[in-house]
Amino acid sequence: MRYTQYLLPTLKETPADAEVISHQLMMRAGMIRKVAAGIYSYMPFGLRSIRKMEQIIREEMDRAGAIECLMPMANPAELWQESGRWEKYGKELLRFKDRKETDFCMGPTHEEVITDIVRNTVKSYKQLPLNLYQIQTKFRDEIRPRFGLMRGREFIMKDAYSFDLDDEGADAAYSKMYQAYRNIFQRCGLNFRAVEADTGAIGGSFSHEFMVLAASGEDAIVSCDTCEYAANVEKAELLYRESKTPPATAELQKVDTPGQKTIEDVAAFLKVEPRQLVKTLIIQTSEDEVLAVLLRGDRELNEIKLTNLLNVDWVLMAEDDVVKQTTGAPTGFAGPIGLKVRVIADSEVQEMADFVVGGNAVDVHYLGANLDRDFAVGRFADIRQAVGGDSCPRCADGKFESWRGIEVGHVFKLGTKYSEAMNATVLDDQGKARPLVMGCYGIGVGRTVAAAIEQNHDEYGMALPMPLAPFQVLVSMVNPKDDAIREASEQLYRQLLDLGVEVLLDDRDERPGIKFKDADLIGIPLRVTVGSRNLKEGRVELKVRAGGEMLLLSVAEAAQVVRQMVDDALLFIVK
RNA sequence: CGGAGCGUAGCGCAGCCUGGUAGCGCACCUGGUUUGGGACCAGGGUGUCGGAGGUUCGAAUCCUCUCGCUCCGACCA
Repeated sequence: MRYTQYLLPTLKETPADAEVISHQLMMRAGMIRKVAAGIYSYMPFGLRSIRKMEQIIREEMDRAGAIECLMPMANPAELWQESGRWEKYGKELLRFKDRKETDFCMGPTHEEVITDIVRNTVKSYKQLPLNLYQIQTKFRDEIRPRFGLMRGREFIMKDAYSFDLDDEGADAAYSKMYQAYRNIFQRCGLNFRAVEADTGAIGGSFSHEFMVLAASGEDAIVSCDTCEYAANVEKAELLYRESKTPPATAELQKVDTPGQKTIEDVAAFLKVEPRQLVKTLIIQTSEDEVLAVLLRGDRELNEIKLTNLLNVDWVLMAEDDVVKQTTGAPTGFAGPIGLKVRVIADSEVQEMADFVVGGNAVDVHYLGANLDRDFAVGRFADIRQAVGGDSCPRCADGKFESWRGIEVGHVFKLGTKYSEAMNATVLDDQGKARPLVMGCYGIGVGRTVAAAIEQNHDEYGMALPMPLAPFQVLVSMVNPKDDAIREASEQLYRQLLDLGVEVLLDDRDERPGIKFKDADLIGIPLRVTVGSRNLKEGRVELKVRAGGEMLLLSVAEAAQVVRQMVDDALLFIVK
């Protein structure tokens, strides 16, 4: 491709509304343009990366035995009413009517449509296992789209659905997908973790999220430094240590703590560490219960763990007036001593003695509080948020490391939720109808490309890994008005095309500075510079965008060397 | 949806408080010089000042309503 015949509108300045690096760089490098909130056009240069991502997905899905199909964006309400999600999905589901006033929605995911297809076409266990996938544009009317392609309303997603006769089959399908996902993200050259995830509202049996590690990630994850265990902090289990409470050595002592409400305030005021405090959170549940939750002062409550423990729909921090009613004091002074409500403590609290707690009265705390002697705890459980440094629950001496992650993929064992709701059954070898056991598997295509940029950039621009880069090599003719330069560049360009290398020839009549700045910005992995400085000796300069290595090559050998380097870069990542 | 903020040229912004000719930088077009890290000279045009209503002799500026967008919280690929 010749630059002068291409559309690659680079921006010198960062658009004001782009917050994260990938969004900024994709805008500046002319990969995407915004059409409306969370809705983008893929410009030619960006689309090339998207297509490469799709192709990698396609190859690995096919290799794992999945079959590609394509379902419609417009879904009839009928199917969604059948699964019950027409009512449940909420405003994220973009609904509309056709000219006959029939209800439709834009598909945010396709369990309904695929289940409908399968129930109508698959009748026998002999047709199983089956795994169908598509790469398609989804629409979710997100409350708050942001970060460019990272969280759009309209976005390209690969979604796959597996159908099996029984749980064992479904588990096998799941692990195939798990492995396919590992291959996909590995081939993209991404640094990622597959983490155990909460199954949330869908309620399936298990689930993994694939997280690309990046500082801008919206999810917090932990991974063991010794074994394979990794999990979203929402889910991360903590080692339950059966431990004896140490003996009390201090007297319970009431102290004035005027105006000291937060853990930090109280700790500083009393000249103790936050870990010597026990904080008391007053919690309300969906079952209308009010209870107290105890955590070591420096720890955070994991609301999902608590929700699961209590087997309720939701929990939340109590409103100020409920706190006042329960403890007799305004928020900030709650403590377990003398409380009338149920008390649940994080297991870690069991190991504490002589700690500080709130006094259930304005400006009052207790020093030297102790379990049993001063108050009773109904139950100890793992209810706190995992953090870096915590012990791994799966191996003897591993410790957690903490990361920020971007969720690029999710594999989910669905079970029979949809097949039962929509009556999708097959006959087994006994001639008996059995509901299909399903799994679903998603990858955010644009989000993965964005995540790759988050992970591969520097102050000058992006440096996408070879497998995702829009072009493999940029040939930059420093001065197109110089005949020798032009001829050498054209020759090299043709040779590269003949060798099947994806090459962009910068044949613009621009000053070298502009060409080099643009080259760094758009970050094509290899750059060949043809300029008078080296051409005098019959040489061109080959520069690697990501590492910065540079070598001088003769004009004659350059194309072959580039071909080889491209192959190496693609192979290295496949391993 | 709750809170905060922004809409002025393709992009980045000033002007608004205190009403009176719509501006700056970049980009763009023409000509010339220049050609290894975002050049220089000369010339050029670019706008429903987000929209609607109101106040006023006069509104980008003041008032009301509206639409759009961005950021912070609960959802998710």
